Amino acid sequence: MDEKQFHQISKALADPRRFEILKRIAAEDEIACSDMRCHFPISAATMSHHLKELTNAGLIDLRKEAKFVHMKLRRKVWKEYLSQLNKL
Amino acid sequence: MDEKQFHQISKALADPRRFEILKRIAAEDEIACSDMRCHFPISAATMSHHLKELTNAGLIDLRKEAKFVHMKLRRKVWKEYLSQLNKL
DNA sequence: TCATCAATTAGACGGTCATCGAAATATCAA
DNA sequence: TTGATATTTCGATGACCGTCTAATTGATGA
Repeated sequence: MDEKQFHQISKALADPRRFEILKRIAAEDEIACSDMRCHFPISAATMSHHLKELTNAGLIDLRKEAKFVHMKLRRKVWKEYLSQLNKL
Repeated sequence: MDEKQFHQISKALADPRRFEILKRIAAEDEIACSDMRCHFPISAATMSHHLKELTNAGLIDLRKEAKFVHMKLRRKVWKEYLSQLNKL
């Protein structure tokens, strides 16, 4: 993992709401965007923004199926991030 | 570790420079504030600000000795933070 | 006591970011 | 095709944050 991605992930985790979103994605094997919105009191635009940040950070994969977008944690990347932190 | 501290730490790590500072503190057993300033091209005020953030997050301890301030990583807190992240 | 050095605080500035509503895009169903 | 639903994009707004200089506090040594 290069330094850029490391900092992108750190920044992605820094917002409490976004971290909660990531937690929920991690908890399910795969979850749909519209499902998420039931659980957080934010607009669709804001949710879309957060998912984009998580995607840019490389933390999740998006898969479009019909009208819906499904999200999945990239566990390999997450593990790499943790092992970077462990080096401290 | 309560949620507030967890988010304070996440935010503290989100700034690249501040994370570098933390890394350096972690690398030494104990380091002085004025030593740090040799290694980062920032003003004393900015360094002081970052150290305050790290302290507020509970990540480091400050010990004042004469004119100098010495810093130390609170390894127990760091470990707790990592174990929180591991739960994801 | 006074000058010097370490560190903090105060205040300001510019940039970044979470958030929203509105508009646009895409897909499906009738 | 038309309407409905899911999602993204755009543009704006208000808050937060990293950084600085200048002023302040606190401690040292001449």
